[in-house]
Amino acid sequence: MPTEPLSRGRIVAAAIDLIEREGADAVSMRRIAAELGVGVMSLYNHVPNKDALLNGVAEAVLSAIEFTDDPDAHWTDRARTQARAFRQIAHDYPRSTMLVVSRQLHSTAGLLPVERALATLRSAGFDGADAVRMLRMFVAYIVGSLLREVGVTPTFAPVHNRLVTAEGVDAALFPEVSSLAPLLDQCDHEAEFEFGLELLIQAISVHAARREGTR
Amino acid sequence: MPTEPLSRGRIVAAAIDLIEREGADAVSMRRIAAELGVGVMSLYNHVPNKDALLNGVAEAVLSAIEFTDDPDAHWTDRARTQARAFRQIAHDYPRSTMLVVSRQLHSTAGLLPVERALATLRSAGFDGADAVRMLRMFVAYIVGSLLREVGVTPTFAPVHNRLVTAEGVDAALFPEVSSLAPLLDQCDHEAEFEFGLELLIQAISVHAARREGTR
DNA sequence: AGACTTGCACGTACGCCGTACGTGCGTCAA
DNA sequence: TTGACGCACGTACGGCGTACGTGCAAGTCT
Repeated sequence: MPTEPLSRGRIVAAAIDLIEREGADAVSMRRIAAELGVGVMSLYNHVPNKDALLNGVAEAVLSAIEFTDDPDAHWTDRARTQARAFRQIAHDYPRSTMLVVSRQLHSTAGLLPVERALATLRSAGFDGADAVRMLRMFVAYIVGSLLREVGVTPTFAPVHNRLVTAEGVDAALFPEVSSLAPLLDQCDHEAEFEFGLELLIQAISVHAARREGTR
Repeated sequence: MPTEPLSRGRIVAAAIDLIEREGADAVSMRRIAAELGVGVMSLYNHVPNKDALLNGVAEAVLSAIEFTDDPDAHWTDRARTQARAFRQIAHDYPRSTMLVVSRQLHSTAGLLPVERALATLRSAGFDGADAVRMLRMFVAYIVGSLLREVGVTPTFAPVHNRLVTAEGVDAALFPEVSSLAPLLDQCDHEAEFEFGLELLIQAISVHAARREGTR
């Protein structure tokens, strides 16, 4: 059996697989090579170094997301669709999400979502400067939300291991936290995301309307 | 000269110093020990392992932030003050910021800002569930903003190394990106942060007002 | 005072890591 | 046929986190 020849694509795919199965910490050149049944140094014939490989992973994940966009829809719906497409990353590649958001990709894969978002915001009537501002705000919110969802950033579970409410200490120092503990340690990520998304869209709608009015 | 005895505090301080001087990648137990002029294994008499040490760094940075809070001020001002205090981290400890936001701290240092934020939101009239929602939205926005500011997440500089606008390729594929390039690769972090912050506060103000009205 | 415990600095060693470098084999061009 | 080239691979180096053992100083108990 002529085992399929090694290639950048196969290496990246193996890396993604490994990350999703065992987490980003499990990724090492040796481990990936073993996964593919090849020698470690063979990888370097297709990838210059580990960092470039991880960029490849980020690009591949980003490219796998379907950024459908209907230019005729109302801009609010386009914004919702694009934001949700991005959030899809957290669902489909949860353990790779951190990698995707923390590497700036100057490639086509990285620029395409930016292009789409800017086009949408321009269609909403924002001038260039405002479109960029809005984009940055959305991105900040989305990135922050994804990191919470994949567990990088806290959901705010105030140590649900006993004694937090049992001991009086905590309740005295942190009355709000301890009384809201049940709400804090459960989190419907989709609902939270949608809630903030709607709030943002509504907020910039009125921003747009006021701008329109004073013109 | 009786060199000051080793302690958890001195180790954490040395780690923070090292991170801010040379970046998070430069941090190793060996490096920190060298910085302190002690043997590597001596560190383990005061810190169980590297992970715990990094948690200590996150806690220390968080504790260094002054979360002043005037309970009598209008809740919108309190929210602004608290958000800005958090952003201060990106100014004072830029290279440690990622560490702070990516580790959930169940200690006093970690819970205090949460407690303050919840108290503020409750004072704005939100019930528990809404306060938690609002908190999560703010945190997502703030975390996303800080990561952009410290360069973890992209500002969206579309490769200002030549050819992006010189070659026709890019301009054809990404008309918005290339035409807005000058705006995309400069970013006044403070202005951007304040812009989004005001938008959020305004948005949840109307949210609160509507809730009040329908009661 | 002497014996004993305890705390802490430190050296050595093991198994990981990324990757520089050299070697050998298969294929294709001249 | 011969040469060059692409690519898989082994070896080796320096750095990492940390388990483990050793030795010394200070404190405690009899």
